Formats: sequence, structure tokens, C-alpha cells
Amino acid sequence: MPIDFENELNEAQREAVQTTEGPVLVIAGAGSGKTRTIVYRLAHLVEQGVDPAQILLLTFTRKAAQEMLNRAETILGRPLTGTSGGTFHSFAYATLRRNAADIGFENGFTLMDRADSENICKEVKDNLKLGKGDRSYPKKGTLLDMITKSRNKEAPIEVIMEKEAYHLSPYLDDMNEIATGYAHFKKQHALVDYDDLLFLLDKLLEENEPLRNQLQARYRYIMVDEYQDTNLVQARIVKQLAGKNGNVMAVGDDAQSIYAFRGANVQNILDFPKIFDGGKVIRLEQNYRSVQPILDLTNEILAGAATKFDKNLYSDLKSDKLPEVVYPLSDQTQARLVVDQILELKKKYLLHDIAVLFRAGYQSFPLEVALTRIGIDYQKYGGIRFHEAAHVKDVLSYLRLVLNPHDLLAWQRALDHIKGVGPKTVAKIYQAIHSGDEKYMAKITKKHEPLRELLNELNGLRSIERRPAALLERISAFYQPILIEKYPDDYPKRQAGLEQLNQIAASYSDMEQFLGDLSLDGDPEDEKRKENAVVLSTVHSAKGLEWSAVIIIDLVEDRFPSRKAMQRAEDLEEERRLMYVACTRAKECLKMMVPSSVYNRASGMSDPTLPSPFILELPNNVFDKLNESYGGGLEKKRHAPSNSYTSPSYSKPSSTTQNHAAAKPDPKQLGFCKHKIFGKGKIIARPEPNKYKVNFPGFGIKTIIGDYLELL
DNA sequence: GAACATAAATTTTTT
DNA sequence: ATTTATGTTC
Repeated sequence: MPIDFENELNEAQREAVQTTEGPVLVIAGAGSGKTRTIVYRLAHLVEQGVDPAQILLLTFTRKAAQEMLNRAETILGRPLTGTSGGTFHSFAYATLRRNAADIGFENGFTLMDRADSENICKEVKDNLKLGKGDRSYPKKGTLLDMITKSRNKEAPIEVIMEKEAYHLSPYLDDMNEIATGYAHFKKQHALVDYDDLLFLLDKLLEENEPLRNQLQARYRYIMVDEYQDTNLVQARIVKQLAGKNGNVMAVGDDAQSIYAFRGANVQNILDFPKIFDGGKVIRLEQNYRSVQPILDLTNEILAGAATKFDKNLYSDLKSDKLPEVVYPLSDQTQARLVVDQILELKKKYLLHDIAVLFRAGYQSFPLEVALTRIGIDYQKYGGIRFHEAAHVKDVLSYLRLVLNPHDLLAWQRALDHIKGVGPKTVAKIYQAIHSGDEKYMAKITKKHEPLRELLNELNGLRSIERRPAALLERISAFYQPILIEKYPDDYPKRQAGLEQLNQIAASYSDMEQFLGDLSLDGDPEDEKRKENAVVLSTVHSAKGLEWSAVIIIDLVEDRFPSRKAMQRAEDLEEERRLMYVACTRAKECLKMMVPSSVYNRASGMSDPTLPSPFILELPNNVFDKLNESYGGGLEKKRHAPSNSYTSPSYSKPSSTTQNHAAAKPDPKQLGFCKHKIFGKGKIIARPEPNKYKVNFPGFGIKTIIGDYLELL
């Protein structure tokens, strides 16, 4: 039964699906059926007789790839055997592992996760004797941030620092030294970090012509999702895989670029037509996800952006309900109100069709407590990941030692559980094992009986069959007493996590694949959306997903936008796009919470807040405002008559860049202004009658007394 | 000299 | 809650 493309797709989508030859760039606005387009294109290719094994689908998460492949199979009515799908990182990992010797790892390599990388930074820093006793010395996380940012943006640390972390300049020389040491350490210990996966693949493709040709021949059709969030190396990899007249389809939305902090380069998507000669550009602008009132609001968010996006989404989905902005009295009552709202929404929607979104992982903690108390199940995306939990890493460290006795990080973790053994002793033991110093080993094992047990256990493990599940089972038993000792409070919960790990392991026969997958995308909870559980997610992790009802919390300054992003205009712009992504996740119902005060752990008290600039700048007619009354309920505030003006366009995108800048009458007298030194800026808040918070391009946000400003 | 205990400070986003 | 710096103990 042939697929009915005529009825299933709109014109633009159909064009994207049926243009199979040559490069294609699809600019897909939020909710414009991007996934649908990819899925139908997969199906179309196969229906045309393309061997599924000749298709490569690169996405942002493996979950996304899997979902798309599954949907394509459903449409086709038969399995897509051999299609490669996954993230850039997982594709790179697989390819590199097959060609390890070619990139200088004759004995294979170990993939590190973030924590591993940080620990090596610290190790290197300590070995170089840098920053001893300096309280303000950059932390290991900061060090690694600078190193990876420098790599991802392919600019020297100095440049990154100058632009985004000027306060760290005194440590520039140190950082360069640490960066060199870090790279050296990795090479010595056959370790590879996330960035290496991409750079090594790029290098491999560049240098190994036969392999390049082979891959180009194999992958005749390449599709890349979320192209706006790729960085320079990723673009090069795509280019190399595609070959001269490659059939590449890149899909993305410049307005949804939210990974610049990780080196993503929006320029990639803008340059696509240049880099891939003769590329066709197709725009998807009709939104099938959200009701028009939500789109009116999200269009306003984009209207305030410094870079004007050539977008004005429209929808045929009507609703007479406006999005709501709710002002709870504090973040505590916010949690309670959100629970109330969820209970209310539950009457209309399934729990897993309701999501609460926030800027940072920790912001959901009060809500998690409140939900647990009332007995509503939830599923959290973002924040701490499964494989990052201490107990999981503990167990995996034994597994890693079975695989690779040279894995220093694993030794450090495993030996840490032995009483009387600290960092220094670990270093000595590691050295002794390496050099075969049996005298020292005899001495030290005599001194620490548990160490002998550990070594015996490891030997035992090495001799049994190398199936992840079998090994893990034994390790779990060995680890059991340590677990109870280490986590007396919550070990049952952690134990359950370990059992889950065993389950995952059962589906693997290859150890390295198992470990790699776990580091690359391994949150088993993510695999399936729990039924009957409300979704809590960071905005980043919510990318590409949608829910009938969405509640965004903590929309106050310093939280959303994040405090760290308030300094630089560029970062604030990314926060705005993040806000855009958050709001466009909602299909029917959107609620934004602006607590009037938030708990401050430094003072132990609640501090008053300023509403997020993204809320303040919204014209009053795109939302309803609700205040929490002191009794705990909500009361609707009517907008002052002077604030209301004609309703925004419900029109089709005839005038896409329908000038918000010029046409927006400003209800709060916010707008643009001029300053003698900083030049023209956009007023984003007015905390006091004579004080303005102004965003000056190039200078960032300043709070300025009205007398010094010329209002425009 | 090294490990352990305690106090203090600090929290963006992710492959 | 987690990590780091410092002080105390072996």
C-alpha cells in the first residue's frame, strides 16, 4: 500500500520529502512537522527502493533517532534493517572503535564522561602544583569548561576567556598549561572525551581516504536533525561523509539554537547553502502543534530578539484561552500552586501529557517534594543522569578494571572504598601494579585485607565469561556491603538503580559497547515515557518534545534568565531562544509562573525577585495575569484599560517580518533608549520609577538612573 | 605523611 | 547536596 503523501503532508513538507537528490536545508519552525518530515522522508526513500542500510540519520539524542526510525517503520509497514541512526557522538564512537588502530589506539580506548574529565583536570592541576591554597582558583569544572569550550569553538583559551570569562584572565597561563597536560594525560592513558570523539572522527575521515570513500559509498543519504545546534567539527564531518554531490538533508531552526555554550554555531545553518553547493532551501512555517494564542505569545518573544528571525508562525488551531502568567508569593507557594494546577489539568489531560519546565535542574526540587507528598508520580529529564549517580559509577569502575587494568580513574574509585587508603596510596598501588612491583603489592595487601579481597575479586571476574550481565551480577554482590556502608540512608533506592543497570546490561553482549552507550546517552528511564507520570524537565532536555499543557516555573531574573547569562548580551539572547523553545512546547495550555520571592540559601531567607525580562516585555494582550491571593487562591487581574490595544495578528504569514520593533506600542513604557557611553539599548525592566534596566548590545545589562537616559 | 573529620562555600544548560 | 579547604589524628 503506497504512502499517501498528498494527504499526509503539506506542500513544503512534501517538497522536502521528495527532494532526495542533492543537498537540502529545511528551516523548520517550532511545531512545523519537522519530525514528521524526516520520518516520511525515510519511508519515501525506502519505498523508492533505497536500501535502508544506505541511510544515516544523525540526531541530537539517540532517543529521537530511535523514535523516528520506529515511526518510519510503522508507516512503511516493514522494518528498516541496517539504517544507522544516533547522535554524532555515538556514530563517532562506533566508527572510531572499528578503526582504533588508525587513530593511534592500538589497544582500543576508553570513553570518559564529564566527571572523569573533570577529575583528570584536577589530577593534572595537582601534578603541576598549580593553585595550591588559592581559594579563588578556578574549580576543576571551570577548568574543563574553558578547555572544552576552546576546543568546541576552535579558538584559543585566551580568546574564549577574553570574551566570556574576563575575570579568569590571571589564570590564563595556568589554564593553557593544564589544557596541554590534560591532552597529554588522555593520550598516555588511552582516554577519549566527548570532544575527542568528534575531532578524531574528523581527522580519521580526513586522513584515511579509503575509509572515507567507503563511508561515502555506504551512506548515500544523510539526514541531520537540529542542525542549528551543530558546531564546526560536526559540520565538517557531515561535509566529509556527504562527499562531492552528497545527498544531505539538514533540518533545523535558527530561532531554537540553544547550545552556543557548547560551541554550537548558528552560522552552520546559515552557511549551509554556501557549503553545500546548489542546495535547496525549504521553509516550514505552518505550525501544527500549538493553538494560535500560544503562537501569538511566542512570536512576541522572538520579536524582542536582537537578531530578527524571519519567522512568524501561524496555526489553524483556535482557542479562546490565553496563556497565563501567574504570580505566586514565593517559590514555596509556587510549588504548591503548580501541584494544584496539575491536579486541575489532570481532569482534562493524561499526566504524561503535562510538563513542568525550568531553566536548571535544581529548580524542580521543591516541586518534587510537593509531588511526592501528594502522591503524584513524576519523571524527570535533565539534571543528574542515571550513569552519573555515585553508586552506578562505583559498580562500573570494577567493570572498567576488568576491561582495562590501566584505567587509573577506575582504580581511584574502586580503591577509595578501602579504609586507610587515600589518593597517595592509590597512586603507589597503581604504580606497583603497572611496574610489577610485587614486593610492594605483598606489603600493601598484607596491611589492608580488603585490598587483597578486591584484587582477588577482580582476578575472578577476569576469568569468567565476559558478558556484561554476568559480570555485573557478580560485581553487585561484591559491592553490596560497600553500598550499605556508604549510603545507609537510601541504599534500597540505589540498589533498585543497580538492578535496573543489570537489566540494561542483559541486552548487551559487548562490554565496550555497553560502557560507551551508557556514557553517551544512557538514561534508561528515558527509554519509555512513563504512563501516568507528570514530566519535569529542563528546557534543554525538552527540546523536540511537546505536551498538551506546559507550566514554566521560576521566571524571574537570575533564574530564567540564568544569573550567569545576565552579563553578556549574547548569552541573554540565547536565554531568549530558550524561553522561546520552552513556550513552543505547549500545544493547548501554557502557564508561566513568576514567584515574587525565592529562597536564598546564603541568607536563609526569601529574597524579593524581579520578574524575568521575557515576561515584562510581553504585551498585556497576549496573556492573562493571575495573582496568588494571601489566602492561597488565584485571582485574575484585569489589565488596565490603557494597556489594551488591538489584538495581534491572527493572520497568515503574509508579512513575516511584520515589524514588531516599530509597531509595538509599549504598555509599560519599556522600549529603547540612548546612553552617552553605551549607545542605544533596549529597556528590559523598570525596577523603580526612575531606574531602568537596559540591555546595551556589546555592553550587556546595566541598571541606570533615568536621568542619564534619553528615551526613544 | 597521609587519611579522616569537620567546616565552609557554591549550584546552567549536555554529548 | 556536593565539593573543597582546613584542622586533627594516626
